[in-house]
Amino acid sequence: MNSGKVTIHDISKALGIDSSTVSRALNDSPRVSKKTKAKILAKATELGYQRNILASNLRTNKTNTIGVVVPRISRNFFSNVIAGIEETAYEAGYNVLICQSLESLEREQKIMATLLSNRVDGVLISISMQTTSFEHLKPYKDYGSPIVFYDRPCSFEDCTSISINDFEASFKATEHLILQGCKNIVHFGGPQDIELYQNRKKGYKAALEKYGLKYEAPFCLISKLTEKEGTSMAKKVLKLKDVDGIFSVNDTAAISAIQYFKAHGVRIPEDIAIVGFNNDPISAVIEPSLTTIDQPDFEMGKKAATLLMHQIKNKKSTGKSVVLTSKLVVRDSSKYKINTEV
Amino acid sequence: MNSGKVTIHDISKALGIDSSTVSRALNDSPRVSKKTKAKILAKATELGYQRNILASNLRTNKTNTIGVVVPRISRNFFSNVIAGIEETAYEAGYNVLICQSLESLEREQKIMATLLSNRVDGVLISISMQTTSFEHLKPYKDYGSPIVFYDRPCSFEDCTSISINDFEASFKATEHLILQGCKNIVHFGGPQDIELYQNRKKGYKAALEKYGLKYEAPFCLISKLTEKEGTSMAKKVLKLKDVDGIFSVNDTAAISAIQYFKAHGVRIPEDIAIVGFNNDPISAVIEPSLTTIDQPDFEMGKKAATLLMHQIKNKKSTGKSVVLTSKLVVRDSSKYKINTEV
DNA sequence: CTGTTAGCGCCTTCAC
DNA sequence: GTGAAGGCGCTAACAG
Repeated sequence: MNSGKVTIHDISKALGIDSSTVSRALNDSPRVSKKTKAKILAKATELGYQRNILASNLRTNKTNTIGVVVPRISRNFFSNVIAGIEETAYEAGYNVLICQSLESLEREQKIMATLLSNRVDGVLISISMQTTSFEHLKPYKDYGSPIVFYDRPCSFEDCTSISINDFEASFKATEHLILQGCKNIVHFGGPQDIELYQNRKKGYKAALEKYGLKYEAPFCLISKLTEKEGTSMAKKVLKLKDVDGIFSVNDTAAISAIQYFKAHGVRIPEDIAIVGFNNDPISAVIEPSLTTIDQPDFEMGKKAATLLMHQIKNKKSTGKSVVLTSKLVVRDSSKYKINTEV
Repeated sequence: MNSGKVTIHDISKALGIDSSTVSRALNDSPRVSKKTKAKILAKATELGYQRNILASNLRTNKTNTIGVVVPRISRNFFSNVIAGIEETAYEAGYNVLICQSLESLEREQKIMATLLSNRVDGVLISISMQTTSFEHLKPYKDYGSPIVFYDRPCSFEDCTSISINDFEASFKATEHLILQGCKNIVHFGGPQDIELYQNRKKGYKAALEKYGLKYEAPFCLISKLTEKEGTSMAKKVLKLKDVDGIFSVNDTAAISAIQYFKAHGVRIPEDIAIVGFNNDPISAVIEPSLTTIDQPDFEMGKKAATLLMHQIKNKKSTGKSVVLTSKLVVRDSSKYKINTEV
């Protein structure tokens, strides 16, 4: 079987019909009679014809492929984003070319050159932490193809960004605790030179304010949110007066705090209610009752891919930014099941 | 700037050198003098030339792209495998086209057709759990391109498989416990209709045998390894006599058992030493001292990509299977750090 | 070393 | 509706 090596010319010869008609039929053009179309399609499957997309791409200058630049594929958040991208792209008949920048600008530059060379129809990118200038995106953009930023927004030309509203998520998390009756809520915050963590702290403060609770500096514990620091923050919490709620912007710290609390007879959530930001599936295993902020990773992937493909079709970017909302998830531990499959 | 739209003909005209020479120079052919090569390269960068890989691909019938079929990208194990593939491919100048089968045969079939159409130079595949026949791989193979199976081995034509030696890993895990001085070792096993879990149980038995310990059925607890079952297995363990070690083929079950033990005053690892199979990063958070079997996911990706690219170059498959070895990781809790970055 | 020539497989005007 | 002809951009014989 010459599968894969059959061309439209083979079909053309076998049927005595010109190759241009075969091409039209294969593309389901309305300018071919149903009869010949049927004949051609039949012959094509008979011969095991597979369109050579390379040739088609060259001719049409389209690849039906989108490029995805991701800092690190194995980070849970990003692998979920990619899953969303892949699903959406797949449904629309697009291929996905995935590249990891590993947070390196140099790699990102090379990747953009590759993506341009490969003439991918559009690019979804989460810029590396090293990236401050966008020179390397220019050639691709100038070529006329759209770029959409996801998770890490950028104002570059008229490109669309899609990100998560951290302020709002934190606000809701804190509000949730307040509505549960908490009056003295501690905040486990991250490094304040990172915008993300700033926003999360702001959301915490805003919620307190809305409900007439006073923000007190000693209740705001800033750290790098490691496991160790989670424990030491838990210790501090026990020294503070009447703490009945904690909003942690990171699960890891929340987890070790929970473990410390449990070891010291503090009941969760009866004595202290906790809300954590869900970065990975860890929290649910440790404390199924833990309320978390689930980031819309998969949804972000879907949305980003949809936007990009839209721009590819319409050949223009809106420049508008899209902001997604995180969900507050109150888990029902009786229903919760862990996926044990390997 | 017409970046991306400059062709070798533009360079050719600007310099009065034939386009074929330009092509040769750009490909660093030794058959072009250094002088002209330099001239051409200079002009190329001046004009912002970017090779049109589509045209090149069509001409050479090579795409420098490998296809990766993966059941689900967001599963920790697979995302690490992909990271390994990506790294190796990237270094060798290959692109990676990633497709998820989502454990569906139908999707897998479509994917293989797409990969053939796209003329990817080779395919790395972990077949879906629905896949029992391999008809859909035939056209691609017949076209002359190599397929390498990873993680889920297959005997299909002369294709290479690369997988993990579960028997050996389990043997080592159990042996580790024995060498620590454990005499009564319980096994938390998975469903015995799955080969993987069979092999893990066999490894456990073989290690006991080697060291003259008797295998006793009540010490072999088989379940689906959910969190709940981990707890109930822990209960059973406490009813058994003198248990001083547990080999769990899954972290999740081990974790909930550990939590149960801790809540009941059993010290880990002093009273009961535990070894778990590391499916995800959960275990390290909960019990940093937990010894685990780390599956060589990243390494598997690297190896698989290397093998495939080798076969692409040499245009033939060895048909040999490659078996990787898992590592026994004894963690030093004092050194262990959690990645807290979001 | 460099130029000539001829496609890779497909799509798309332009005629008829 | 269908056929004829040309070319997307690059590369690879074959000459010289």
